[in-house]
Amino acid sequence: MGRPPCCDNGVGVKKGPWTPEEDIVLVSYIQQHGPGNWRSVPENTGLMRCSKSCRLRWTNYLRPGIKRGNFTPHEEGIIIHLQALLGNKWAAIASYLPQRTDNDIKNYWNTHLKKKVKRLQQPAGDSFQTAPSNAVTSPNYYSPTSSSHHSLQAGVQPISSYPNTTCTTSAPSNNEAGAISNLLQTWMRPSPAATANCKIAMQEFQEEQDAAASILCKDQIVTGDVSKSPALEMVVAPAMGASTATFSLLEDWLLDDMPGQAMDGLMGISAGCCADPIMF
DNA sequence: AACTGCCGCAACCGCAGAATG
DNA sequence: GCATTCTGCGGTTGCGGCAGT
Repeated sequence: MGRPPCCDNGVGVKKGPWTPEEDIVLVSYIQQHGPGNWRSVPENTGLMRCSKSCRLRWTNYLRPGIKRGNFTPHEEGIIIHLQALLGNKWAAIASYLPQRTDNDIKNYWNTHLKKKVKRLQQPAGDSFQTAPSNAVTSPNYYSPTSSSHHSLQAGVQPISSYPNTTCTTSAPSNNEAGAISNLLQTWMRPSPAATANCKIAMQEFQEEQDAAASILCKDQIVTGDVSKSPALEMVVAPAMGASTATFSLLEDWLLDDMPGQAMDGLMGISAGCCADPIMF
């Protein structure tokens, strides 16, 4: 299981903050080859960074569509709700927040929200409906380790996996930033090939949907594992008629200031629409 | 102005699952 | 089935900036 750290044996592997020059090299390479195959990135670019560092830099900082800076109260609410529901599953939480990375959310939670929630919980005790101390044992409360959150994932369309049309990378705030931004915009412009791929994906999805409709994509709905089918992943939320109600209720719940009310609705639905029992 | 402590964020580390041969 | 490699995730660390003294 696992493997030794990729950077341990690397002699001369650079660590620490990335320079704008390195960013440009990395973005240029990804622009040409696309993200992935990270092992080959330092080899082919000459970057004195380990593959992991390259991937992290891309996913947490350079990737198009990443929004930086202040979290809105709206986003805060979503994070608080989802953290209470999912626990420290930052990647899962990030999938519901457009333009935010899991690292960003994790940092924001650790530095701001955790204290905030604590503070709000202590005086009044019920300002936020966070997980009670007996959440794990309570049969009526979601357990992060149970499979129920997967149905949530299936119902709500993860957004962060999609290329976005905005690039708000703030730093490096100099000429290099502009160069990086230009590179990214060029990369994001849909090419004919990308359009064709999209069409194929949509067609693929249609076929999958037809097949899946009969069995209601049982496994994928329950487990939320739509990632193996990019086409399905693209449009899974609107496609899942059975979970449409769940989706809207989840939206209500996530965006509502009164989470408890919509949660009641969710509990009701959970028993009816999903193939497997939900353990709220 | 100099020092100190705190805070926020980017990056690193180690583990684990998935993929591949 | 096993070993190896790749990728993703969550926890933690280290550094720079800022506020307070």
